[in-house]
Amino acid sequence: MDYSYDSRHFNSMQISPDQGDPKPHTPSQSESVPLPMDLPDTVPFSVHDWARWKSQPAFYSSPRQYAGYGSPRDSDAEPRSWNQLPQEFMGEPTGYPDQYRPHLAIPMADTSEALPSHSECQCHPGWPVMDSGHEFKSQTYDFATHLDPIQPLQSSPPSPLSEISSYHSPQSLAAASPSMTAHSTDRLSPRLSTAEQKQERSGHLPYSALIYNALKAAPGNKLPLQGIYNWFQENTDKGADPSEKGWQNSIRHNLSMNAGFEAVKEEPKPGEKPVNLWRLTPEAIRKGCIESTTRYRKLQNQRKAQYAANRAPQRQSTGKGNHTMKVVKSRSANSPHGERNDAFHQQIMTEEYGPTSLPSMQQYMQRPMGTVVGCTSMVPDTNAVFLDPPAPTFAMGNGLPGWYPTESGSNRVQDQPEYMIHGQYNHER
DNA sequence: AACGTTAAACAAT
DNA sequence: ATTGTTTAACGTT
Repeated sequence: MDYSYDSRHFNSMQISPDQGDPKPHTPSQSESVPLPMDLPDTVPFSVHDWARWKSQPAFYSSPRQYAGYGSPRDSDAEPRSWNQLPQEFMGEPTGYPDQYRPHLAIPMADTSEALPSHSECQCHPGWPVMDSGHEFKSQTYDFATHLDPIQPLQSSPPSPLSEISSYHSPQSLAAASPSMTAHSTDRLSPRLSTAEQKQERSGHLPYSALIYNALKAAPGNKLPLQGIYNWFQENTDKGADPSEKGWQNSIRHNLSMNAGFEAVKEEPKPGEKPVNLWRLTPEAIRKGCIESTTRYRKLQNQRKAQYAANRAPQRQSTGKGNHTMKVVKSRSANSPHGERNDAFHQQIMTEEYGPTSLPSMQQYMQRPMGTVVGCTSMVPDTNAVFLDPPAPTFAMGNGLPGWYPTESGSNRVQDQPEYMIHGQYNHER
């Protein structure tokens, strides 16, 4: 069984007679942007990749080289949540640059990234890993600036919104790169329903890995929250029930809690409403992996031993709601973020972030996990900050196994949990 | 014990 | 209402 998001998979999805895609794709002119012909056969990130990534480091590249998947069925007539984005985010329908035209930008951007360069993944020394095509210079980084030039649209598409919604679809890939269909060998059974395929492809990956996939495939490795939602709806079995909002909550939770993701504000035009995007940090891109979202508990446990005592509660119940009793459990002593009161971090806040209109604590807590690496200010036009932890106080990890590489790289564990290998993780209850 | 998920409180917009 | 942050709790491994 193979869960790969595979270009061949998408190609065969397109050509399979039982695919049941109700809206056959009609390649638009804009999709005829030439693609490099040497796309690896298997590029994206999958459950199986995770397993192999752990078990066969010698000849498997880290899951950073995923290009070639996005919305498997979004087509021209089916704009989804992208069209909820403000126009300034989507860009002028006929103008450019528009870094959010994924079908134009992604294949080239990520393909170039997929070219081997024989570097090593920091998470897994010795393992071949593809260098990021992105450069992070002078403490600033803007993935979009490293994308290949975006060509203006040659003619009006059926709908400008469809340009967005056809987000890097496999159809567009196939249309743009016919050679990719030459040796189509679907690694997913075509007998599976679309929902089943989604489930197989992503159902066993944790949220953080799925978000990583979504962002990794996105132009500039960034998406608005709605775009992430949309990706989940298109590529996972989550969100099948539109009335169910828990998965969205989980996504937001993961975005907030995982240091591999960071929020960035973009202001397309002066004076207009800024757009919040979620982006992979350079660290995450460079390593091609995402650390455990719940690793803050490590810090929590560490600090339990260090700081036994009395800190003021950071949040108390206001008395609203039905579960006011849930709160008060003296968690201040166990707070994973006690270090924010340290002088060192006070310094960071004042010197690096500086005064802003946003609450400084909220800004700082954007990366609450101690190690501030690859953070960028929420304030536009402000240089990003890259700090290394100066003291073991901020070291991540506790030496215990985990399937995510650790940020420091010193605690990496090559074991693959059974539930990741066999997809047995079951959180139903 | 660590992890991923889910629910929820809460704040900001 | 949406977005983002944080904590708590639960089930699984």
